[in-house]
Amino acid sequence: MKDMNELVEMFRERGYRITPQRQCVFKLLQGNTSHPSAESIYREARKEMSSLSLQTVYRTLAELVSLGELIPVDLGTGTVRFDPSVEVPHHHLVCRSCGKVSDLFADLRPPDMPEGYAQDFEVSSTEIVFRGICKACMTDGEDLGEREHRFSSK
Amino acid sequence: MKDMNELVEMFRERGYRITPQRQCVFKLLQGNTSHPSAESIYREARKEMSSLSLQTVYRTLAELVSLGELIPVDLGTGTVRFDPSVEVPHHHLVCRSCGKVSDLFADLRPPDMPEGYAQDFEVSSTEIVFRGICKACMTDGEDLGEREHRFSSK
DNA sequence: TATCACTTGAGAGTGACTATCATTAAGGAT
DNA sequence: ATCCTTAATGATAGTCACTCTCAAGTGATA
Repeated sequence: MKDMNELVEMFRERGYRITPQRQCVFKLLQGNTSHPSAESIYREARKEMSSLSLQTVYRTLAELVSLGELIPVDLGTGTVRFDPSVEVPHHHLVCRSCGKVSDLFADLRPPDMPEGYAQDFEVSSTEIVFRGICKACMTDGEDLGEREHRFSSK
Repeated sequence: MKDMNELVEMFRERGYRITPQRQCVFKLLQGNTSHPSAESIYREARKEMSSLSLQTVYRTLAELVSLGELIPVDLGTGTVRFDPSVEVPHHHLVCRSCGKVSDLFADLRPPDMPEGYAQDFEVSSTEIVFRGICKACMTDGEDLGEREHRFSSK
């Protein structure tokens, strides 16, 4: 994700207005590696700008996604999370217990699709998802974070 | 997923009762490779048993999941889908346009986690997800099926 | 500093589950 | 075959994560 000034510039170029709400959301995403959900960005943002609406957070995130500055990741944890690391390709670790998503920066070259399938499906991206238990949940038997919901397989 | 008789046997062993509703859901899942959602199982089941409730479908699916006879797959298409192919490990193709999920049966050995990460995360499964456009959506520009929702990355 | 289209926030709406509970019905006992 | 117990079901309401609509507010250009 671009830095603050570049984002502002980018928005201006497209005729989008620079509002305090947008800047507030931009700021919270800069260098954020926690894979926040819209809701968690909202909670943080309200500490500085109590009038901000959740709706505006969703809208701003969607704008950044459509500009390619944010990647939405939906890994079955119940909410879409947002990843500002768009520059470096990477993969994700998902904790089955608390739902936390972590990055795995490594050049795990994903396998190519076998020939037989390639004719019927045009691949645009390949993701490798590691599911398991994170360190925090291994040590505490107790879960603290947001949990994985519904039909989680374990 | 086990066959009809084995499922009935398995349920009886655990003291679960064999109801027409459960049998109806079992039958619709046998050999089903369409990765149905609870809703689509419900729609099919109602054709034979119009009194069946959606609630019972969800319950029966959850039972099968907890017995390991069904794998819930949540690939960000807006609904959890269910995969009765629990015996053969495989991966999934997800169409960004219509949301359809297809199986890819191939021994794509997923890469191991790099050493550095392995201490902080205990991996229980690794999935490879190929996202792109399915044949049907390539030919018709028009989409017919259920679409991918919300913050789909494209 | 006036204008106006873009933004915002409030409130209602939607879809996919999930909880609660009175009624119904498996299936072993009689 | 009928009774009885208790699990299972269906109806209804509730929750959560978004999504829509629209009147009111406000950047940015003139």
